[in-house]
Amino acid sequence: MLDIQVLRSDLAGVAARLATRGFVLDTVRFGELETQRKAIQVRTQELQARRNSSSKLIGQARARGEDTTAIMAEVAQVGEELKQIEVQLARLQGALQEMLEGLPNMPHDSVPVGKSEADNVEVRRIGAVPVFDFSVKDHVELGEKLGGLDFETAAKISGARFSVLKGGLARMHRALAQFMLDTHTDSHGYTEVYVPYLVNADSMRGTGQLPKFEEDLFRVPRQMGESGEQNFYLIPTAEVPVTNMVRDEIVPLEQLPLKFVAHTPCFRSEAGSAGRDTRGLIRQHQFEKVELVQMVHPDESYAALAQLLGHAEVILQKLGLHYRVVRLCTGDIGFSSATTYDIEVWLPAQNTYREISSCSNFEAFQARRLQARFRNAAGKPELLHTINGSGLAVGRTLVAILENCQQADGSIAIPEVLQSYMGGMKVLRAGLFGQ
RNA sequence: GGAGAGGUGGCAGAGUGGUCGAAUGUACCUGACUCGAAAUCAGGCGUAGGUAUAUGCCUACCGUGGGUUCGAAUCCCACCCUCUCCGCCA
Repeated sequence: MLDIQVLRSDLAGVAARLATRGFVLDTVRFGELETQRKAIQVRTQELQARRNSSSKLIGQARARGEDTTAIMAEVAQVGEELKQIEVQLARLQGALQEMLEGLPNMPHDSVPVGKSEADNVEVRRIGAVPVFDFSVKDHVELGEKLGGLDFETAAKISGARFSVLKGGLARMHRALAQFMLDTHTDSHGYTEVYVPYLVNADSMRGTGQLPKFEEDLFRVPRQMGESGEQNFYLIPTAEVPVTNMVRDEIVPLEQLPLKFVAHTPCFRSEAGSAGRDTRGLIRQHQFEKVELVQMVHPDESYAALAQLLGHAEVILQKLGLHYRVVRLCTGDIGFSSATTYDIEVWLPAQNTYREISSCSNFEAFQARRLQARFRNAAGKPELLHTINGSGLAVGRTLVAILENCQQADGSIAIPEVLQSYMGGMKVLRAGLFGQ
């Protein structure tokens, strides 16, 4: 959520910056709502002040044993008007809030201006495109031939966009998550957390998934009390529960930065992506991800983002996978983000780079919704900056290993750093399951 | 699932219809004392918003949402959460 003070003081400036990301801010409507709000709020507060002082007078007069019918009649009238005007005020503030919650974050000044993915800027390439002296297979063919990847059974159990992993592949999937967690906790200073996968609407609102992106989520209805219904939502990323740990908190300055890593499943409805990436593990309703989340001092957030990006890159480097880092342009960054770097891993069968991590600085955008603050040097509460990134998406990393580490006979050379997590196994072959 | 207790400022903890935005303690800040510190003493110290610049004035906030009332932290209703005991359970 943007700071309404900034909209009030520099509406044109905000509109101009949002325009770079293709968002049209309705400045006329905002201006109208603000003018009305101002008038109604001033009137409301006047009436409230009158009611308060008159009520005090009644109390004092009663204490002296005087008659209060005249003044009570007058206050009753004030009360009548208040009742009506308060409804108006609530409606106006609701409309403003709704408008505010619908505004995306302002891109940082350094973000390249562009319309779409095509305008993203490549920052660096690490490693080299692997060369094969045989024709490469894609991960689906490799996985199925190994006997470890089964989409038909998954479709029977659940439907499209689910998968069943078996044997060595299932184990490698688990090994990857363990390896990532260990690296981030042992070498990068993150605290591992285990968090709920079902969260309430407040948490989804806090990180920006609600109210705008409800169709992307799986909602789990839940009966509360006699008649009330309150929803749970399946998390689309660990960012949601982990970032919400600091909702409504004031973190002591000396505890910053907070650095958390969580391995969780992620659930996405993929509404609107029908037909995209239907083959294989790339786009699933349920997938695993190791997520890095930091809550930092505003002065430190861009340095912290650079570090976090590096932490994610280390995983690919240790696995020996070729990748590139891309800076998303204004037209491609996510709703809540001020700056985003994507890490894209090389997939030989697709002959292209595919996103495997997305690292963003949200500045105070999430913190403002969350009321996530720290006590600054002056002792005053101040909004934190939140940053996060995948470190990495486990399923897509598995895809990358299958395709990049494949051998002519269809076996997979297991990256050295994973071997200890797989009982010393060096090669994944058909028929070796149960190991 | 059953029974009970409770949710108030950073923390602890008073407060059952009017001068309560809230006692008191503690933490924190400033000053005095001191070579310095501790102790002691004095003062200050919530958040958000409005107005617009006035060391000003005003509003809202005592788990959440409704209600009663001229007036609600306080009374009524619903819900949420925490704790204790019993039952069930991985």
